[in-house]
Amino acid sequence: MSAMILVVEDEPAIRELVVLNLQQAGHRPVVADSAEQALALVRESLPDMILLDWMLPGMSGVEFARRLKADGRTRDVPIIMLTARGDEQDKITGLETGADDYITKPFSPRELNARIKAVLRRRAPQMAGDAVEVTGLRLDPATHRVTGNDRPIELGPTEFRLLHFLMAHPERVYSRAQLLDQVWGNHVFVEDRTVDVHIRRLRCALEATRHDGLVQTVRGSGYRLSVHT
Amino acid sequence: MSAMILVVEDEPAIRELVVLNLQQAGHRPVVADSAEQALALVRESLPDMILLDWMLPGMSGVEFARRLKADGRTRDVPIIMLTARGDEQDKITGLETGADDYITKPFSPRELNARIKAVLRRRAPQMAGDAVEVTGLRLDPATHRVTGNDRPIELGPTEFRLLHFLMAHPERVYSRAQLLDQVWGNHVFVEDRTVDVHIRRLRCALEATRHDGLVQTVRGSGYRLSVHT
DNA sequence: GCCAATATGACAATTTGATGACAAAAATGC
DNA sequence: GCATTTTTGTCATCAAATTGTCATATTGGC
Repeated sequence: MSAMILVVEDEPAIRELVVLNLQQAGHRPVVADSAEQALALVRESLPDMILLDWMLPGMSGVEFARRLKADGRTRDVPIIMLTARGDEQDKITGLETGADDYITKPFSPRELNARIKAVLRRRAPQMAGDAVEVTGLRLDPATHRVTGNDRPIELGPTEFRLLHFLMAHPERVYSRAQLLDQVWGNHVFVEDRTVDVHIRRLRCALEATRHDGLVQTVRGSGYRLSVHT
Repeated sequence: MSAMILVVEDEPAIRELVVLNLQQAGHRPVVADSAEQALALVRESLPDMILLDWMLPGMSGVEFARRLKADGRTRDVPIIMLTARGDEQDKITGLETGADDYITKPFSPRELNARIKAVLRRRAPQMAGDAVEVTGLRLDPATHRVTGNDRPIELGPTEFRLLHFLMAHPERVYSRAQLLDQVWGNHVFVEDRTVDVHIRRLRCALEATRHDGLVQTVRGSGYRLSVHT
């Protein structure tokens, strides 16, 4: 949970509505009332998701989305578009442009939350708040608990986030730089080698239940969580 | 228990019926015979739930609900709509507008109570009025009493609400910010660290019956009530 | 064996939570 | 209304856990 979500919406009433709802759901909303302002914010720091009104004064939502999709840095940020009811053409254009989902106004908070969670699950599993399990190793973000074959495992905050990320994206190699971005945050200044140390601490903790083998070193590339040898 | 429930219904007979039933169940009913009057009442003070007749003279129930959902202050108030039997379109419109549940007239008092309780449980478990118990620690909202292994425990108002919330949502971690929102109210300006102090006071009180271990610190994340070590 | 990459253990700085004290504010009793 | 008692929020301080970095050992590939 706790995803940073950028809300681009010019109508103050709806904006506040959405913001309150997001906070309630445990996310961190950031607002912009125009595509221009949104672009500036995105340049500062990447959100985990964007809720985008399709009808905006100035630069339209379509154009804004197109720019995001054209930039490699922002290409992968999921977009949910907010459209007026029945505006079929918008939906088509939107999905073609690369939006991940759309919601027609007026929408219920429940529906909004459901779609956000669905998109997060697809695009950024570690933010969806679901428990993950791999061969007896289980991590539950809601209770903040880790167990190996049902025996509790103690982890420091960083090791917890690191394991969470790796378990949410198993079988894939991540460079130290990528891990720093994903687990530490994309604006910190930390040595690459620091990742090694935390990997070691993580392995240490997992050793108790023989799950340390899951965290594998890929020489020259980085680390990977894998069930295979 | 003791939720303040706004009943919006133009037919006096049904209104009285519902009111009596609500009182019987321990709630505090407030009545309005039109959406306009209801809006005025809501402006005064927020009810915990609204029972809304879908067929109203003047402003319709749909429109009334829509307005409530459009205002951040009233957005989260659960709505149960009362519809005539078989009016399927109403149900659909109603649920889309954000109603939490519906009941078709005529309904039995039992059914009404059941649905009210269900919605309260879903939306604000600590308002449902059920006593909660965890390993000998018992909190009863109805009598406003806390006991540990049947020995009475004294708590200040804030500690009571805090424990109530935690017991209503066991095993889950809540950040200090979330606890402030849920226990203090989402509009107060209080230091995050204040939560620490109240947690400590709560633990102090629970110490007498060895239940202080239930309130656990999750370093870097927040607090949790859990039966596990 | 050599080289580069990674693992490891130790360490100091920083962060985080616990605790006791205190004054303001609210509730209560008279 | 006024005095007394509770409750509340904040702070300063202490103890403990976490974190990033480094120096050094180990490993794997060639």
